Amino acid sequence: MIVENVINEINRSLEVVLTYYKLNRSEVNFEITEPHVKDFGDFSTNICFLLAKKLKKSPNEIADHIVNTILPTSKILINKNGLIEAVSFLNPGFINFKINNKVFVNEFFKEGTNNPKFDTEYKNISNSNELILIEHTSVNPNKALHVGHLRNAIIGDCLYRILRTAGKDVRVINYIDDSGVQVADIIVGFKHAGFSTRINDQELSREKTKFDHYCGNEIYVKTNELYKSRPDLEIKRNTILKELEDPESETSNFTKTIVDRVLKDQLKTCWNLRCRYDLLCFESQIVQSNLWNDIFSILRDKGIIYYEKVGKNSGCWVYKSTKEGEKVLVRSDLTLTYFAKDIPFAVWKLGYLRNPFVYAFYATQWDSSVLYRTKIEKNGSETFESSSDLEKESLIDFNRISKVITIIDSRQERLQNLLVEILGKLGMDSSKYKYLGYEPVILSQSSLDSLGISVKDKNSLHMSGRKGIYIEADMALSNLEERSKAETRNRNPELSEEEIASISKEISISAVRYFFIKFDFGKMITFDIKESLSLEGDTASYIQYAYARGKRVEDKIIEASFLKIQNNLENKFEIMDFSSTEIDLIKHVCRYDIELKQAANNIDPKVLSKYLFQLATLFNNFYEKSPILKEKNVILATYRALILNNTLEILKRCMSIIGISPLKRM
RNA sequence: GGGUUCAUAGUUCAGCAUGGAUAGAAUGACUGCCUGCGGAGCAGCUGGUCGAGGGUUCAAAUCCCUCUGGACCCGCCA
Repeated sequence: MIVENVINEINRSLEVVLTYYKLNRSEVNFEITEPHVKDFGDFSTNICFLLAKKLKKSPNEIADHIVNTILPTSKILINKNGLIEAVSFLNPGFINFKINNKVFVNEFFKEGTNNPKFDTEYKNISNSNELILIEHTSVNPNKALHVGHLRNAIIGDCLYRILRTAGKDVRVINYIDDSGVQVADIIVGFKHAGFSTRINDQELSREKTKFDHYCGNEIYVKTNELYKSRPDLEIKRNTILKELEDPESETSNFTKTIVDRVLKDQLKTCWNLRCRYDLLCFESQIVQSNLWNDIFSILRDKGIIYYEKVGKNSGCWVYKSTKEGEKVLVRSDLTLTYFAKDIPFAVWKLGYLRNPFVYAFYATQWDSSVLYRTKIEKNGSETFESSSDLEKESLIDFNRISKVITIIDSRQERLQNLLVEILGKLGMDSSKYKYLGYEPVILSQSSLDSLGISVKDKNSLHMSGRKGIYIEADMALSNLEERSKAETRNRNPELSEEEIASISKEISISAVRYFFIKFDFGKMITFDIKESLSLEGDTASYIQYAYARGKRVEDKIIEASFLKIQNNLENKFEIMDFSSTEIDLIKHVCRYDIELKQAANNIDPKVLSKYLFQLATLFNNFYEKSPILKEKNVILATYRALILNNTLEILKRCMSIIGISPLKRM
């Protein structure tokens, strides 16, 4: 809050300056930024460059005038108790503001990070009249998650945590495509290619694998290979797809049990990484809900789609986009394309038309929240099976939907563009629909080597579930866990194996989460099992280590009754001279709310991960240069202990938003 | 062919939305620092014509155009 106060103060002053020139903010939209050279000051403004044109003077002249004439005479900025200590200007015409560190630090100690004022804005979630829906993960339930899926799930989960912490009401949806070709492929494998379904979970765990891995590695990949030599299987697949349209068919029931087993295993992986969801949406139920029929008639009646009579799309219902060309929605055999099925789901998420679902209990998650699944409403209360089931609008209040965020591989951006176009033409506020596209995760040469795949003329390769080119999420995580176990054991020989295992688990989860959010969405990630999951440098471990060291000091302070913090400190702030290390750390701690807001506004977790890493760096600096237990000056030591407390608090908050475990030992 | 997107230090990346002063990290290499509040750390050193060219501007890594190179999309697949 303090940093924001300073910015507001500068803002006000500059607006007063503008009135001196008989101008206002809308005419001169100046900015207040932080100069990258520390000596210039804490904040600076470009106002003189903007005024130069209007006043026909050089920026330097104007800066001189503002700093030496307007500001001193109007007495608006610099006063003895204010947070701004000095204003100066520098070629080519920046005005720089320097914070009065003593006043600032004084404010910091008074306010602290535990003061509710620190994030008052973020408290009234339940009163919010806005609701944000995030869809993420959405992996086809025919295989285990690979590291590419992790990028999706972790971005989504971090966004959920960021928006929640920033005071937004958020629900998370996981879309389960249980009636598509990919699921049909493994059903073909089970029913017609002789693969066994009888392997039960005990047998699987004896083989150190899970049902989702079994389906992905054995059934999905091998069935796809069989299609080459056995075209009859492809015909069987089409039959299965048809049969899946009838929810009461034997095939549907069989598929349901398979999908459920895979899904439960996929969720184990997601939960293991501390992702959580509110609702599972099954595609089969969107289809059964007949939402498509409602939308189809609107699309047809409004002339948004048309029936093609000639040419390659003859016999199909087609949407024609001016920008993106034509897209078939209904095939000539009357089945829907993948794209068409996406429309009712998007429309449902935006809260238009009716809501055909009630929500049934599915599972209790790692954070003890309940995960629900969609269930078609038939005739009121008869659909309820248990007391845990929820009423229609109690999980998602569609009247409050303000934004729908879909996290999706950027290869699907074109279709998402089309979707947004159609939503607009249907008369919906398509600006509420945001798809967040991220570039895929690809495999490095050494990752490919470890899979025994060799590719000519390339040093990386896209993953493919169908071709068996991927690194499984569970594998990557357990690999990292083994490495951190060795490291933890080495550093803490006195700990029991259980403790080492639990610590290593937290370290590896944190490392994976941090790794997948620190890149820009627009950058491909080349995944390398060794280099990507490092434990040194710009990693979660670095941050955890900083926290653990700090926590250790804090514990020792308490154990030794070393200091009675907060006693006898009133009004002594002025006499202390804090080092630049300490002041830099305090200032950074005070930026927490600004950074959180920015991460929320930009819908970008990377903002927060950068902030957190820098915070840990400044803390490590402080740790080296400002000893507490060894400091002989008791007052100074007490202040440092306060800085420590506050920093640890913000570190912890920030870490929990990204999903990095604050460990006391590691 | 049409479109989207990326290109910044040896390597992996921030910074680009909203132009601003001397372009930042991490890693690698090299040098110091543990009987010290935990060395998964700290300090130092090395490393850049911001892919190329043009334009707009007082000012361009950032905005616009062209080109080069990579990735992706353009299906009655999902």
